[in-house]
Amino acid sequence: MRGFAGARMERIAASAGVNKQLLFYYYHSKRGLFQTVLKRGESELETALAAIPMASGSPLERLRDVLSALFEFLERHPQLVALLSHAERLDAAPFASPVRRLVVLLAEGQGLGLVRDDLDPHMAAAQALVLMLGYLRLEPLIAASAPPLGADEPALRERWRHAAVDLVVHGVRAPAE
Amino acid sequence: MRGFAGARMERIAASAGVNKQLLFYYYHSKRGLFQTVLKRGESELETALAAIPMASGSPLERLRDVLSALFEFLERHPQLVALLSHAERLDAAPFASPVRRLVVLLAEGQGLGLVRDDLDPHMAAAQALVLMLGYLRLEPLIAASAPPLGADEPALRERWRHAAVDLVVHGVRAPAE
DNA sequence: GATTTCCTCAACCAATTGGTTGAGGAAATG
DNA sequence: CATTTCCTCAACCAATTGGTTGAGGAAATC
Repeated sequence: MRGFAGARMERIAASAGVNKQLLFYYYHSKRGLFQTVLKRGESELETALAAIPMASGSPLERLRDVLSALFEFLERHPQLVALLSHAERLDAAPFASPVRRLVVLLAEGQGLGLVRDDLDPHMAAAQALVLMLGYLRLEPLIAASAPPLGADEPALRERWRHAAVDLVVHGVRAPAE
Repeated sequence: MRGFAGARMERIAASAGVNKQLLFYYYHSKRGLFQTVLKRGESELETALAAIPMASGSPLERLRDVLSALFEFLERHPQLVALLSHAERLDAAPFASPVRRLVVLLAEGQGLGLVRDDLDPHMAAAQALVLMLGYLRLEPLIAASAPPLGADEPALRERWRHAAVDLVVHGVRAPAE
């Protein structure tokens, strides 16, 4: 909304319980502060995502688990997602590892004939991520589009997660013959 | 990136081939200019989306067509999407009509047994939209996550559209018995 | 040809804001 | 107790920028 130029050093300082000069003392400039914060946010996100536990079971079951864990993590760190996506820094770096895991799972599923052969694992993995990320970025739109549940936000998130995981799993699954 | 506060009236004027004073003459203030532009963008998007042609065929075929048309439209108007989503104005208004159409198609498909019964049409419709919108917002991430195709952007979009439509159609389809 | 409409040029103003400077307090640390 | 480290307070500055004013040119309209 307000962007970098709209951010006020004094407001940041006040909100941090310190004074403006301290920010300049530590970060030298507004840009310096933001670069530091973004860098920290990126690595925070990256390590947390790398820590999503390895699931067990068939590739499709593990796909379920990874997707659920991914969504739950993003859900628990909305500021991080907002910060990084607002900064247009949502490049490969922070999400590379979970996407790679999804790609591997999908390819493995293809090898076992569980996943459609005409599917590009890279595309599907990126789309799964978009589905998870999309909720946080477009919540108002979603709430307005969905039934009266609009107000009950936590339940809506649950439903979104569930439906998104289902959509992906059904969407990649090889059709029964 | 730079946000409202980062926008410069003189830069806007220069880029429009006029001078600063003219902007103030017509829009009275910076806020006024932005409100006008946003309002115009919203209605532009809305009417264009409402004009997506009614397809024919089975609900799933029509779903394909509507999704493709939706993505192609969004693709052709990236500035609009960027503007509205940057302004956090992506609420119900502009996207209500296409989402509603998707909901109707999905419900119809459920009635015919073509679409999974355990699926909430509202959720699935919103998720389909997110999948289409997501590309434009997350292109760098996607390009970086996908195979060497990263550089060849138009082809990547084609592939994304195709894969996304496939994912949705397969994802909502009732499993063959 | 007169007038209205639309637009430009140039100069200007007040407020905001990133960033600085320097003196000094408080709490560790030695 | 002395000193270093960390932080605050207060005042200040230069640059930017939204917004204004007023005189005037050019083209349409009458």
